[in-house]
Amino acid sequence: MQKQEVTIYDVAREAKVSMATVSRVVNGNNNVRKETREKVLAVIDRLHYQPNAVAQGLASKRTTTVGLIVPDLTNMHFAELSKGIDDIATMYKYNILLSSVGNTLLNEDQVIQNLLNKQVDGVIYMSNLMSESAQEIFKRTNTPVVLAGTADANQDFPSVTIDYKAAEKEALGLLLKNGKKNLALVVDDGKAYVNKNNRFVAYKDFMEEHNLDNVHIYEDAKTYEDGYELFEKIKADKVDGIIATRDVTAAGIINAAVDAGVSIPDDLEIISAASTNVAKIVRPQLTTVQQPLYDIGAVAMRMLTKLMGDEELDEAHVILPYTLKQSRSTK
Amino acid sequence: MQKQEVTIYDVAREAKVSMATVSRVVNGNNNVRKETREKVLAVIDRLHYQPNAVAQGLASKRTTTVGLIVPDLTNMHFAELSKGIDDIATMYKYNILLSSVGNTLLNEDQVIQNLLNKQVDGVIYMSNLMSESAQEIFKRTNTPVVLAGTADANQDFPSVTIDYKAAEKEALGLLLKNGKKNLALVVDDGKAYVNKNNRFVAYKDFMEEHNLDNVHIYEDAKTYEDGYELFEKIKADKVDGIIATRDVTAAGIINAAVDAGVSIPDDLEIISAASTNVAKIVRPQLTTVQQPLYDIGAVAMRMLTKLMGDEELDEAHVILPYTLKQSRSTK
DNA sequence: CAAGACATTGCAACCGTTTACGACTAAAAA
DNA sequence: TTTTTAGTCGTAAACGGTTGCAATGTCTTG
Repeated sequence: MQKQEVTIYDVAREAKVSMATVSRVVNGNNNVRKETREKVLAVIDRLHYQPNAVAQGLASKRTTTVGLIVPDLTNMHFAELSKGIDDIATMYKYNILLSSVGNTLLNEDQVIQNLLNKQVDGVIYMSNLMSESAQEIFKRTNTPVVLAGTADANQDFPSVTIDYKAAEKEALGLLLKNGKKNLALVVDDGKAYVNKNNRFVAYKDFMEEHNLDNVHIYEDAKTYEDGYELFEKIKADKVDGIIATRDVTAAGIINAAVDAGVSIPDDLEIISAASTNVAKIVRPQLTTVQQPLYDIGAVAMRMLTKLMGDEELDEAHVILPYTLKQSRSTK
Repeated sequence: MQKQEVTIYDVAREAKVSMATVSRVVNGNNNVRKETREKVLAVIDRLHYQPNAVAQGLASKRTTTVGLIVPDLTNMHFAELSKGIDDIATMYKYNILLSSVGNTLLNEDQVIQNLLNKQVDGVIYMSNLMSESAQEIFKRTNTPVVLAGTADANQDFPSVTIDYKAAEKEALGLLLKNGKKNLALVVDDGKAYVNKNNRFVAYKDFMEEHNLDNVHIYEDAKTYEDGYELFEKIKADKVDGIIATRDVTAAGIINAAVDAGVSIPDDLEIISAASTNVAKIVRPQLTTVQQPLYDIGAVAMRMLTKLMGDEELDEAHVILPYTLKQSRSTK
């Protein structure tokens, strides 16, 4: 990269003012006379001056950039969250520095450290269980973090979620009400926080409360194919009711069941979390727990803007409502 | 943000060397004696020193950050492209500064300018037709740009794509071979480069070459619902063969057709571009044109790294292979 | 032993801004 | 008229690094 074409110096010289004054008009500081402002603006316009955000960042110690930590953008769940985040971020004039943490090329700590080295003003974290070391890193810096669609074990960090336990229990309740007794849980990632501390617990609680002892938990079912193949086991285990964390996985199970001549919802009912329109496309259509993903992202980002502006948060842990949307994969 | 805890000065003082030397060891410059390096590294370790990337960026005029211009991350097409880009970017130690250009809050020019102000070392552009003004902006700066999955009218910028025209003609050829004569084109965005300069042209060429005069182009069919509703018109127009740009739209059409008792592929055949696993989920399964989206993104990013390293490009316009994958929505 | 050659280090300018602080001016108050 | 006061503006020191250049030291080599 060659020397920047036009700097604040050039503008100052041309406008016959000091660079401090130029800086003031660029930043909308109103300690500047109207005529001076106009004169400077005219020069800025004529020279096509654009401030160097890196220099601004160094001098002001604010980069107007937030880091986004996401496991996998091709997972619609995170894509939707990201969209909510992005919209609010641009609304508040922040840019997003993206960090996928899905591939194991870099470990999460390095990724986070890298983001902090780039001096982001804040971070939105929507990965899975946050490691101890990651928590340490965030606590050492005073860079604000908010968790979107997840939480940390101690609730040390602000977060926005839905009530995962309640949602799951409600879904399980529907299956039970419909006469299903051999209920199974299909999760994408056994180590994910929300799964581990909410889904598993809710499921086990529910089974215990209703004296159901046929516990079936299938882990690491992430893809459509995983779901399709999983059906074999499900059938062998005589499962008749399923809660799945991903709708594509659920679609795989449904298609496998249909292909095998199993009747849904008569012989097998299934409920998943809706993140894509797969739930609408698969036949029979999926009964889903609808999370307001976009809103979760948007609210999280809004909270972050407050923290970055040194404002207080009304609530550190926001819980948004979900809805159980019944369709054809349950009675 | 408060004053940075530990700077290169602190390290220099503690290690009893100049900051120049510290800088050298941090940057892996080998003009430094082994013992000195180790001494400095020890101090860095002890003090938990982390370089301030913003200061580095200002001094070195390289930010190791690339801008990503994308219409909509929740569109799997772009999500897959982004993944390829992201993987290669992290491989070469670049960060990604994300810019969605889908919402009309900001216009594209502003978004691009903003990216350039942040001094990105390069840009990957995968939006639609690039405006004249956008091209101007890129040409004014010497920031390299490469287009992923799209191109500009004059091929002024490096790009990586598939041969959209050939793909479309091959798909249309299959429909024709299967005896379908009333062929329609369903596109998401009529103004998108690939549609405007490739799909429309290929379609019209094909129709002309085969003396088919029943031209049907349906624009702005982006979602599943759009597809579902579009079926009415398709039926009224007596269309019996469809090329759709999005698989979700195609899925909508298929489900509407099935719901209406229309037999696929007997009465209606349909081919779409696969970007999600919707193509596999919908029944009958979709025949698709498979684009190597991940690879397009990866290759584009690799090209960008070369440009940012002042290397020459072997080819400025890379064309990757596609495959027509036949399934149940065609005979 | 003198003199290049080379490896190692420090000096200091520079990157393009922001922002205390103080100086200056003109208007308002005394 | 003199003193405050408030509004404008410029000076210069940061911000935390990189890097060309010169200085120094160490080795060869003739």
